[in-house]
Amino acid sequence: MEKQPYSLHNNIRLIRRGKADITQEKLADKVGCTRQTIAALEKGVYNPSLVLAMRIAKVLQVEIVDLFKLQKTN
Amino acid sequence: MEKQPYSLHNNIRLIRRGKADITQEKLADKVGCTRQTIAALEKGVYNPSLVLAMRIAKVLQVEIVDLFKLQKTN
DNA sequence: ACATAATGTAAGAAATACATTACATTAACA
DNA sequence: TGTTAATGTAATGTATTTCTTACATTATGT
Repeated sequence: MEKQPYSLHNNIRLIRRGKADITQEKLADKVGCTRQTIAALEKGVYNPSLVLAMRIAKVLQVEIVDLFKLQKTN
Repeated sequence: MEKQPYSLHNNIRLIRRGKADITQEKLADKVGCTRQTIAALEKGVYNPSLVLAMRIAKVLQVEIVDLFKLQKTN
């Protein structure tokens, strides 16, 4: 995988605080990862594994497509 | 992320050979990864990054949800 | 103002994705 | 049958994800 030409946007925070209304920690628990991982993802620090992304989508009850958007950067 | 309780199934090969009708190498080229990575994914060797999964789905013109399925193993 | 919950963030270790190189096996086809 | 294309697969290295631990900052509520 190339490093540059694709950036990933997500609205985890939006949905977590909106319809889900849970804390980072609670989300992390339900998903089975750490709070720091959730925080980093919300911040867009990295490109999660597919399984992690799917589990987050499931917990938040949204489609993965609605949670993450891929965009070309050039 | 835990190692055990979720396994990932995919039908990359099915779709690649079916409606897409391209080789592993061609798919890899279009996606921007190596042939070995495609081969490993088809074999289910690992859990791809979300971006890689999305790009494969895009090239194969399917929804990511139709390409990969998550299943609990216990 | 104080206590506690929620979040930000960073350093280092551990795990694992992905690339590279290389060679072997199988499929397709002249 | 021989040649090439397609695929299998392994070893090793690099990059990146994720966890762990830890502490700081900000929000919330009394």
